[in-house]
Amino acid sequence: MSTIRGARERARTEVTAAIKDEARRQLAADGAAKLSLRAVARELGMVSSALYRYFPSRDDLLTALIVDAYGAVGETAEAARATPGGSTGPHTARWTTVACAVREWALAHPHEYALIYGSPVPGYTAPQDTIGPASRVGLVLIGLVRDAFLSDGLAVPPLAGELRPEAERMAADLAPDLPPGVVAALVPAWAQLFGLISFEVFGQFNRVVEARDLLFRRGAHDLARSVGLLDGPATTTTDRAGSARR
Amino acid sequence: MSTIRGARERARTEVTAAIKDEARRQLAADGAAKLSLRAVARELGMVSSALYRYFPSRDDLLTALIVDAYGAVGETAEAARATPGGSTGPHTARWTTVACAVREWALAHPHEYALIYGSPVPGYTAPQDTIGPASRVGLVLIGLVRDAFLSDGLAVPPLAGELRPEAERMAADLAPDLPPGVVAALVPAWAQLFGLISFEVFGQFNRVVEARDLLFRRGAHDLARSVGLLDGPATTTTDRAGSARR
DNA sequence: TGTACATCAGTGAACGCGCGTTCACTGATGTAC
DNA sequence: TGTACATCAGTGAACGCGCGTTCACTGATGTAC
Repeated sequence: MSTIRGARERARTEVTAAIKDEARRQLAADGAAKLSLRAVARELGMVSSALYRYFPSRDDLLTALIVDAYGAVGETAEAARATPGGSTGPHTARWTTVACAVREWALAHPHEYALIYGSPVPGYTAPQDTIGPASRVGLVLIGLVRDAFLSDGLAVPPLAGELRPEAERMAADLAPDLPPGVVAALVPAWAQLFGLISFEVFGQFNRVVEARDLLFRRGAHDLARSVGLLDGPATTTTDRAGSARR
Repeated sequence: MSTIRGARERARTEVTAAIKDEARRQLAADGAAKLSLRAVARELGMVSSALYRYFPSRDDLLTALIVDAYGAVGETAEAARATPGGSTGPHTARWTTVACAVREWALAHPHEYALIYGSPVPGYTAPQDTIGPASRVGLVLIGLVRDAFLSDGLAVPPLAGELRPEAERMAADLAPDLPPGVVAALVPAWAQLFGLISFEVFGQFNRVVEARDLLFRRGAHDLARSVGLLDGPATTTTDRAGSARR
């Protein structure tokens, strides 16, 4: 019976996927604001009301695309992390590998990127379903830092006194096993990393930056340093520890 | 005759301003995608076709709003720069003063901020008119750094060899009087600064960061350091120069 | 294995909406002599 | 100063469009006995 019911369910899964694929295609072509159920249905050779068997409203389709986009960029980051460049060698280089992968995904999927890291879609409020997938890239960055911390490849950044309570709160939430100073440096670095990507994807670098790869690598590397990751093998930890440890 | 013709022109100026004000109001309420000529006209008690005496199309109205938004944030930055906090004291503190002013403008005008630093509006391509106003905040940052450089308050960041040609090109374009190493550090810092602001304005810090003021100040300060600005009075330049000068 | 019934994907027509833009017009404001 | 004319802001009706969503329906697929 599971195989027979499976037939109907498999069809359902396939059509759902086809709808999302076509929606993603239109998103890539025209942006989220122009995404229309009718156009998607038209392109699939269905009548527009048929889509309501799959998504109760346009907003639910949008939500699915948002979740998928977070999933795609999260998976990209995780895959890069599993690569030799993301899991061996100097910790700053691992960070940069992951950062570059995220950047390349963003450049390859600018509208999906805009959907999740650009201006919120007007009138649309992200439901609970998105908050899990939204954190995957952040978790990868935390993982990188944790690895460095455990293998003595991290110089814990100093933590100003006034920031301590917030740092401890964030650390308790995000990474209880890491020193608060690291978390307080990591969160801004995370935002700044996406600042570099957004400026490039959204065109702010037009007529300003040409060698964007190089400049991004430099920016990403500096961010890695700012969270305390070390360039060399673990044994050279003392190089920077003097000035960076509290 | 200039006073008589002036009457008609003054009326024109006033109505144009009223249209932009109302459009800005609707932008703030619903976002750029929902901005509609008809709604603006309705709210002003005009018929929608009357707006075509003032703006040849909806896109032209949008462009005017974009130019105004760049103008507003640029003016905010320039005003902060002219403040005691922006023009005296340690150079890192001046930078932070300007950065905080920009952030506050963004938080007070999230939709206008999204219009210029968020996802590009679909189907809309920014015309030439926007590129001048778009650079005002950047020019303020360059001015801050130039001041520090001239008063010996700047430790020129090291410049990796592969980045040199691009750094020199950017320096020639943006600030021929500054060392390329500074410009190569300033451009990413500029992007990263807006990364911090965007993550806050666009809601990425929801459920993650609470003490956003503090974290922003810390991030902005670190960025100031990353472009070479010094914390102390000019005489302590040697503190950091050893590790930071090429 | 065969039949009666339930489920559910997809249809087609319709509702009501708001939009950007055009166009011929009216009437007030300004200009030239 | 007065008059004939030009300019131009604003009107009102209309065009054509695409949208999200609802609803009663058909017919194929699956289920229970």
